[in-house]
Amino acid sequence: MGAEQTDLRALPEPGRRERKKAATRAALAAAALRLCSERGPEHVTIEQIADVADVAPRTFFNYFASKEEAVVAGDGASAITLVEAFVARPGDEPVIESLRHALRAVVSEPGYRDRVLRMRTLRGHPTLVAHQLAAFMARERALAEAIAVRTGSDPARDLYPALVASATIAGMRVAVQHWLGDHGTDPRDPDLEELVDEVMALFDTGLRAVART
Amino acid sequence: MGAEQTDLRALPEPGRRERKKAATRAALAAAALRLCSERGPEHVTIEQIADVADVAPRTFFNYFASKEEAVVAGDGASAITLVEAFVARPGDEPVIESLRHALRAVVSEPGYRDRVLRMRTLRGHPTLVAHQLAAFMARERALAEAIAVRTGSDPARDLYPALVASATIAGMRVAVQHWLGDHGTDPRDPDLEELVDEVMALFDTGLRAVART
DNA sequence: GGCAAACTTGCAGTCCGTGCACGTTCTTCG
DNA sequence: CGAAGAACGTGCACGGACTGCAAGTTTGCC
Repeated sequence: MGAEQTDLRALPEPGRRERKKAATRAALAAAALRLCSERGPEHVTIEQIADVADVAPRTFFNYFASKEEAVVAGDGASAITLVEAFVARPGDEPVIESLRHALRAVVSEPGYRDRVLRMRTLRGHPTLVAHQLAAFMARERALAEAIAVRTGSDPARDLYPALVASATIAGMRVAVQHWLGDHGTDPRDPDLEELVDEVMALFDTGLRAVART
Repeated sequence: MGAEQTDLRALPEPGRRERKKAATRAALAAAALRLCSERGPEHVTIEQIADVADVAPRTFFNYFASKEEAVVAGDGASAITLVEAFVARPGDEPVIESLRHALRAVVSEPGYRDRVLRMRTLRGHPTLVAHQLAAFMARERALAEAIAVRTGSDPARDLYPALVASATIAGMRVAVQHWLGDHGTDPRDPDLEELVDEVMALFDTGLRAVART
């Protein structure tokens, strides 16, 4: 259950053209993330990003609609991984448990921690945070539908699938922010996987009980 | 100057200058929302918005950093209302119950439903959705801290406050989207207040149990 | 080899967003 | 009451973002 890629039917032909496109896209995303995290998004131009990726400035817009979109491209991939990891879990497993495993799969992806640490610099840039949220939101619907299929719910009258999907993604954000020390350094120094477990345990048993330290 | 927060209601003594500023800000926000919902955000220019609000185009940027920010100004105000309504609840009330009341206060605000219905047209515009999320996120931290104060938790080691804050806002989004019929029309035809209650009840008792139709 | 589709690139144009300067309006305090 | 001074509105100018169009180039497939 490694890092399956975006393409749903990538079986027959990777093809040279598709490979080059993916490489260009990755190069642009990497360049955008690196430059923006180094010198701040407002001091990075499309021309510089395209230059690092070794393409023409005009080509950038063949892949991304804006600088922000390129920076958060990695989060979009993680969101896809989340949904795929969920549907790959056994169908008789409790939903929350499947989601816990799916979240662990995401945060355990190679390069995930590096990306999050890079993004750390970019907190406080509302525009980037906004697009980051949007990258996950784009797959929230897909996750909700997968959950509805699993539980046999009717999304038209049951709030459960959409709510669990949104809550899971929100929980992931909370775990990552805690891991980054957004509210001060946790003396327990937990790892991301443990934090994900904590979050899902709280959702599982309900938010009524206040966990006292 | 984007750091300045929305304050559409002035408490003590506004003064003429403050009143005019608030009026201009409201006019710009209203114009932006109306024009964008009518003809689509991509076909609306800053100049047109400023024209409707009867100010110079340059003045627009004294109030909002971008078109999107103006459109979602109302959501920013709602986010402020949410936090204020929470802290106004009695301190011995269970957190989830206080949040339920706070959410009801938000969705019951005059003009809230009108705004949501206008926003309905703007789903599918990722940029706007992103800024909408950002508008709420901007106050998520404040809500988490208010919750931490209420429960006496230490945010450095306890995930509860941040998690409940994020989940509440996510739940509000789910309730609104369901109310708008994003997943098909609910034959129960519940009102927004009922949906908010449903969401918070699910959070309260835990997401383990699957509510069968 | 040759054709068609897809991709890259340059060009031109519109709009966004900001720093700066100047005139006007409001507030404050003597 | 009236002037100093801050705050606001506005025009100007400039760099950057983004798009449509029309090439030129590469790739996939006979």
